[in-house]
Amino acid sequence: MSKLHKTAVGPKFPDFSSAKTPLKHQIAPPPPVDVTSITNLVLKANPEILTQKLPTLVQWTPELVHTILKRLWNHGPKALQFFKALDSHLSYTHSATAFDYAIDIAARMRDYKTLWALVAQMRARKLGPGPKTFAIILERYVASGKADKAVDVFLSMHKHGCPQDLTSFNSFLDVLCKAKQAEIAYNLFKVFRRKFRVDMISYNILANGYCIMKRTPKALEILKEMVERGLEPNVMTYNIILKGFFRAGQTKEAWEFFLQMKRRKCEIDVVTYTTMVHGFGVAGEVERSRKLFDEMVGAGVLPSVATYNALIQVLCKKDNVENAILVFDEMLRKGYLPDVTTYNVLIRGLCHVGKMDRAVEYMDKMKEDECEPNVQTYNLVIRYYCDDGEFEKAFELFEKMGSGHCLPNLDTYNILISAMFVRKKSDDLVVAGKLLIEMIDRGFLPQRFTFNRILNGLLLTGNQEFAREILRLQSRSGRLPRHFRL
DNA sequence: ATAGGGTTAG
Repeated sequence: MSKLHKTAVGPKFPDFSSAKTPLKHQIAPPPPVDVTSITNLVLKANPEILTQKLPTLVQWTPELVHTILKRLWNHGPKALQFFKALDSHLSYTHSATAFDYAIDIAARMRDYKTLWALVAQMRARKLGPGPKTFAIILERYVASGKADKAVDVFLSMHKHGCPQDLTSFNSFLDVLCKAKQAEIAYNLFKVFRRKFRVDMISYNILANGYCIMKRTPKALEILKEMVERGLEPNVMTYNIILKGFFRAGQTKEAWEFFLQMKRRKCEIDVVTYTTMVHGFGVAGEVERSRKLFDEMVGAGVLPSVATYNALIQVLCKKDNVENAILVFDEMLRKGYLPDVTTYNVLIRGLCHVGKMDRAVEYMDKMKEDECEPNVQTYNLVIRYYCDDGEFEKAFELFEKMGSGHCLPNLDTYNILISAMFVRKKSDDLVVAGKLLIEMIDRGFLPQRFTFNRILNGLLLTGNQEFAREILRLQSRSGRLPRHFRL
């Protein structure tokens, strides 16, 4: 996410009302752009005001629009309002990328009507839809459990002006595999392997798909099939299988496979080592993990930030946070730049042993390192505060998110709502209900389970009136229990 | 904008 003038406080847009020369003769200086204040304006203002005010607010550029859309990622309805408000103005036309963002947001809200309307607009303006657009649409359909619909969409892409090719085919296979639909992917693969002239990448994607489902034997079959068809496996193929063994809990097989890779003089790279360090570590073999880490440098393979992250996580989980911090310091000394994952791993480790204050210290330290805490950072600290019964502190962080550059996501709401059940207090359940309403407002669709438990809680604590309101929301959202009648 | 490693829900 780009970092445009973060320091500005409050809107500071040039005021032309008292300008001596008429506006049209004046060369306007580029106004200072403050993403946070624009975002907050969008969050607060209603759609009509937005349509009036927004277009002339600043000099809009595609990059700025993308930045704002990303900021509003976790407030889908507002993001789309923003998109439409700008679109209604003649002096600005959205880029293809902005359309892709908007389509992604609509899809995430399962607003398929808006999604396809945007696709049609895109086409009318000759901006697409392109392969990227379809990658997004396919991923969202698969993610919401509509793999069959996704297959239909893929097969009809060309009718929207976007012909399928090997790349789009492979990326669809990958989407299916990552969503644990390797079987569907493989069936599709069998039908179209000749048409698209599948390659090594296709095979790697499928092997990985079966590994994700912990079906290493099937992944090995894919590997065999690949060789039979005259395609040579590469390091990525081997790394996929190696990771697969760890995923399936087959550490013995993983070790054997690693030795075999060495014996066959296959090029062993930093990913191989990171997989090994992580795999053995989380399996509880910390010594082996450390040894592999030390071994790699001797083997001429330099650790990456990801390798350090793996080791740090292992030490946090299976050893001692203090040792993890030693490695963190070492990594700094060697000139590595920790990333969000590094911090999140370490902060989680500290939270886990109850050192909340130090965790928060690291959270502040990230900001100094130009490594802004992300939703995951907030969510994990909020979760641990809740576990400790420190609800006030949890909500303090939650408020901070809402007011700034990191809006709460679905997980944040689920964490807080769950926490509102532990004290069995009537007030807490009302808070849970309010959180539920807010999350729906922001375009998230709570699970049936969430509705039901809040409803039950409210009824048990005598909040019948509020319960009725929640029930209305539930019926409108299509999340009523099966066979339920109002 | 096609494939592999590191965060996550017990």
